[in-house]
Amino acid sequence: MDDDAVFKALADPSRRLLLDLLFERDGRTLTELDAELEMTRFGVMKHLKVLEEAGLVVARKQGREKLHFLNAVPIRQIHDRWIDKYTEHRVSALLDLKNELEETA
Amino acid sequence: MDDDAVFKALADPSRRLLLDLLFERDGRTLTELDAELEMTRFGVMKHLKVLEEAGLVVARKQGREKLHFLNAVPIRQIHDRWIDKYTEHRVSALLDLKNELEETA
DNA sequence: AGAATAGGTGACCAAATGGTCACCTGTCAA
DNA sequence: TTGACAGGTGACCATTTGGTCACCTATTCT
Repeated sequence: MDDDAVFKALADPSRRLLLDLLFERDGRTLTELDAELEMTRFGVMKHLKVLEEAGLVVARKQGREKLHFLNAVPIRQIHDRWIDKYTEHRVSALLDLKNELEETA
Repeated sequence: MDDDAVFKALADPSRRLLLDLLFERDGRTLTELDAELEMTRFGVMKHLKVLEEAGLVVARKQGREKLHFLNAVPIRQIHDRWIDKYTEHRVSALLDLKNELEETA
């Protein structure tokens, strides 16, 4: 939905690290994630909150633990709606090459 | 080179707008770009500086004017090195579908 | 030469950001 | 049932960020 929130969420290296960790293995708990960052639990909580609000992380509570899951959909969205536009030149470069070859042949 | 600078540069909507403007038409001057944003010249200068430092904009000085050009390479880099990893699931989803259809047939 | 034009610098400011801590609640296990 | 454990809240703080302004330099036009 909100592209800006996603871009802002991705702008911090700690948050990208959290996404990488969740990509590697989903459903981790806060303290589990905390163990991987050089930061107190509170800092990690704040980052996870930002990620949740951007829709990049979805969390489910189980007993006294909170399990965190990666949701890649918003990344795909900014990819399709924004980034792709800047990267598709490569494709047209290939098409140009194809056309050129066909004309030569 | 520096992924973090690129992500940070992309995190601001004014800067993304600047990139969109340059995507539309390259080689614009500062005052030309300034005219499109609701901000003073100085604000735009700062944003352009951030974009330059991230390598997303390259500028050439011509007389008393400064011409700004878009460089999409860093966007492609974060795409290939980071974003693609989260979006390629779609490809495997398509492959799964393909396999499923082949098995059914 | 003199005025207008395009851009640059450094100081400054308010608001957002990244992080810690004291303290509190709910849940599990001995 | 009592202690340990997982998580949450609000206050607080330093730094960064997004933006303006006064003033300055270099180039162009008449």
